[in-house]
Amino acid sequence: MSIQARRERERAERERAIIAAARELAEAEGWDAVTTRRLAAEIEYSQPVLYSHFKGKDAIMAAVAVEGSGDLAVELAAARAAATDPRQAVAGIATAYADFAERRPALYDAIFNLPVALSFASQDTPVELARAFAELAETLRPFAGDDDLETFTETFWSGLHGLVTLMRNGRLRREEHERRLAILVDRFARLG
Amino acid sequence: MSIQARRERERAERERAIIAAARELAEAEGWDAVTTRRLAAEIEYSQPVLYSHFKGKDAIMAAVAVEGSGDLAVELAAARAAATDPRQAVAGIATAYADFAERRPALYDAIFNLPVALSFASQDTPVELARAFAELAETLRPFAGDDDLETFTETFWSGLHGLVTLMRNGRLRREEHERRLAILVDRFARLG
DNA sequence: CAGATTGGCTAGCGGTGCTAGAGTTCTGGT
DNA sequence: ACCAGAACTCTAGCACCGCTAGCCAATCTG
Repeated sequence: MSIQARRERERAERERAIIAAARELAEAEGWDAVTTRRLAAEIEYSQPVLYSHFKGKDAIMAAVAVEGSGDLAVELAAARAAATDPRQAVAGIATAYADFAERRPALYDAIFNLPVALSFASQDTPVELARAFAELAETLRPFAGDDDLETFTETFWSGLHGLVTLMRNGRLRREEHERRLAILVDRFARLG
Repeated sequence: MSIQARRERERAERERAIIAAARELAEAEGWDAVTTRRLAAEIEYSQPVLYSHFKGKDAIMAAVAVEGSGDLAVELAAARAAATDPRQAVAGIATAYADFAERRPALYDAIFNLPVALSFASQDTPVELARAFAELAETLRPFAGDDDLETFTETFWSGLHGLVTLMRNGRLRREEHERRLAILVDRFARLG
């Protein structure tokens, strides 16, 4: 039994190594630099080993995305906890969200942009993602008014997502970033 | 002279054919299906010919994006013209925008999502894009309040962009789409 | 008509994600 | 203790990608 246990342990260890390598490579050089060959070299195994852990490159990226959304959830929670009043909480969480996207573009891409099979708003949504979304929802609760909280949160979140993605692709004037964030917050964090 | 004129005409013709082929292929099967080999076969020339017209595949996609943004501008203008009052104009243009993204996902991607060297908000922005943005800005003008109109428009536009991209990537519940649009419009098209 | 220029072609380079099949190591029953 | 079979990892290669060097034929120039 013990031998089998060790095997499984080593296997799990290797799987973690793959995800870590993919994440580090992506954060350092972008997803284009994450090829199965480089990944295999990084973990010091041959390419086909990757496919014994993941169905394909997409699955590896999805695993990184799940891990990354945990980080996002933590940062959003911290921002919410640090806030003193409801309106400022919205401003704070919006800033935290934008900062995360700016600071870890590759991770953000994996979570939200890449056409990766990450299911959202369904039963099998990773708990990390659900937590991140819940942080947003709780922060917005005082301002949802008559609107359904989940739908309201989705809309605000879309605003944030649009801001960070369009800016990163050079579609928005960078110097106006804070002002745009302020406008978005102002429009969503008001009563009535 | 006339011979040279014919040559240039034929060359321009071929360039148009390349763009048209790329667009059709992308709309029919997605950008992944648009390879230089298929494109060359479509126009019945060899691959290197593409590179005598465009610097690379990105440049072809950028050309398609410019063309597509002309279409978008037209549709947005029509929606604005059809509106009866300012608030309804915002709702109408938002719907038109979302419809465009839904109906022509590949075109929308080329314009806004793909990391293509399309410059925005700068001197050399294609006029088509500037027109599309101007339609949005004019529609929003009555509601900008104290905010700078351009910045305000960018923020609203980001909201739209976030809604359509997140939904298309399966990150939002499709059945709530209209409600989210309504919330966004409601939050931006109000006075005071 | 000879030579230079143009323009399109074939062929190929170095890369991608992924996989078939061989070879090695380990496991468990006799 | 042995050996058949299972489990695992590797090498090698497939089909494709964007892109380009270098050849060859047609055209233009003097």
